[in-house]
Amino acid sequence: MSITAIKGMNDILPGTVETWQFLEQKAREVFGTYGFAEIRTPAVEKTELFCRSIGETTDIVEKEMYTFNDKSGNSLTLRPEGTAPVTRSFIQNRLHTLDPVSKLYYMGPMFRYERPQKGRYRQFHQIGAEVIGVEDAKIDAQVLAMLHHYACEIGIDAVELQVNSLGCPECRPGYRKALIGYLEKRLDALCAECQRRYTTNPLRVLDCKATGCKEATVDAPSVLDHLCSGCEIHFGQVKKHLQALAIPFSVNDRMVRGLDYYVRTTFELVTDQLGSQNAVAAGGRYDGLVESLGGPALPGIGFAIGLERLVLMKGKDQVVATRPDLFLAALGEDAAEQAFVLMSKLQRSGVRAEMDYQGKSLKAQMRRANKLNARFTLILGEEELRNGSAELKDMDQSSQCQVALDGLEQELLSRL
RNA sequence: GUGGGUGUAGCUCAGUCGGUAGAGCACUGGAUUGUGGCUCCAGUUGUCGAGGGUUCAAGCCCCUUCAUCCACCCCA
Repeated sequence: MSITAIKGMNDILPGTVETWQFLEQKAREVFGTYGFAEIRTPAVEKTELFCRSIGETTDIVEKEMYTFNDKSGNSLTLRPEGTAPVTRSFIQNRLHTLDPVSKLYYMGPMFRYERPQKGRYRQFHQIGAEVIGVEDAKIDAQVLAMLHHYACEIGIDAVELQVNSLGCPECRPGYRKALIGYLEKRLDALCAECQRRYTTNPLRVLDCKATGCKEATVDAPSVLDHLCSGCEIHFGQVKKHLQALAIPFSVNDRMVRGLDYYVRTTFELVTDQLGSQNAVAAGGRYDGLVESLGGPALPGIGFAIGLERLVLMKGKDQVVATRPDLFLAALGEDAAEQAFVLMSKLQRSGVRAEMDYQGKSLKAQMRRANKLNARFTLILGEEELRNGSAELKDMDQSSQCQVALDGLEQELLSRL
C-alpha cells in the first residue's frame, strides 16, 4: 500500500456520492422553503471559540479536538461542530442588524479525534440549521417541523423524534441537586463508570445503558418536574404546537446533551438501525450562547444532522447515477473521427454522450454501451457514412433503424 | 484511551494434518470478420497486510507491528 487516507477520514466515491448529492439537494430545497439561507464558515477557528461555547469540561473539548499551533503560534482547531462557528460569524458580521430573525443553514465537514466505528468518523459531515432571535415556542416547533419534513422528503422513516427540556440556569441547579440526592443513596448499584459520572456529570447517569443503572434510576427525579415556571410554560407550548402541526414525537425526560450551551428544548431524531449510534440528528435551544460569545442577548435554536448516518440508513447505491443518452460506436478510424466530432457537438447541446477511445471491436463497444446502461447506441459504419446516415439502436427495446446524421439531434431529443 | 473480530486476485471469499495458490463475480478475447444483455469456450490478475522466529518445508504455528471493522467511552 502506498499513501492512504487518514484513519477515520473517508473518500466518497462515484456510486455513493449520488446519495450525498441527493441528501444535500433535498436539504437546500426543504430548508429554502422555510426561509433559511446558507452560510459558509471556515473549517478552522481559534481554539478559544470552542472552549468557551461547547464547555471546557466536555469530552469534545477535553480530548476530541484537532488542535494545533499555526506558524505564528496561534492555537487553532478544526471545527468539531457547527453551531459555535455560525454564532461567531453571526456576531462578527452583525447579522442581527440586517434582520431581527436570522435563519441559517450550513453543510460541511466536522472533525473529532475519536475511535472510528459504524456511523462515527474523525471527519464527518453535518447539515445544520440555526435560528437566532426568536424566543417564542412556535420557532421550536417550526424547526422540528422542518427536520421532520426533511426526514420525510428523503425517505427516512425508521426514526423517532424525541424531545425534552433541560431547564435553564435558573432551574437546572435545583434539579441537579435533587438528582444527586437521589443517586447518593444508590451509589452501590451503579456501574463503575456511573460512580465516576456521579461527581463529574450526574445527568449522564440517566443515559447509561447498563441494566443495573437503568434499574437504579427508574424512579429518579425527572427534570420535567423541576422546571421553573418559564421553562415549564415554554415546554408546554412546544408540545402544543407540535401537536397542532401533527408532528409525531415522544417526550424523553432522560435525554441529555454533550454540549454545555443547551437550555430548555432539546431533541433527537433516533433510530435503531445504526448499531450503537442511535442519533441521526440532534439539537436544541441555546439562549445564552450568543451573548456569552460577546454578541447581543439573543436566543437561539438549531440542530445538526449526521450525513454519514443518513447515507448508512439510505443504503448504498439507492440513488442511481443518471444513464448516458447515447453511446457512439464507430467502425474504423474515419468513422471514429466523425463520431468524436459528432459526440462533442451533441454534448454541447446537453446530450449525455459517450464513446470508445481504444479502437475496440464493435462487439466490445456494444458491450461497453450496455455496461454504461446507455439509452441509445449510434452505430457509425463506413457504408452508412458515405450517404450521411447511421444506425440508431434503442438499447431497451433492442430495435434499430437508420437515421440521417443531419437530423440526429432532433431525432434523439424527440425520443428521449 | 480500553476490549474483541478480520486481513489470501480488482470485488466477495475458500484454503483440510504445516507439503508447489483456489473458486465465483469482474475484466479481456473468441464462438458471431458490422451489433449489447443470456449461454458456451479460452485467457489475465497474487509482496497470502508488513517484519521477525520455529521448521527440511509456513497462507496455516509463535512473537511483533500496521490496517480495518465492531463494541466500550462519547457523540451527528
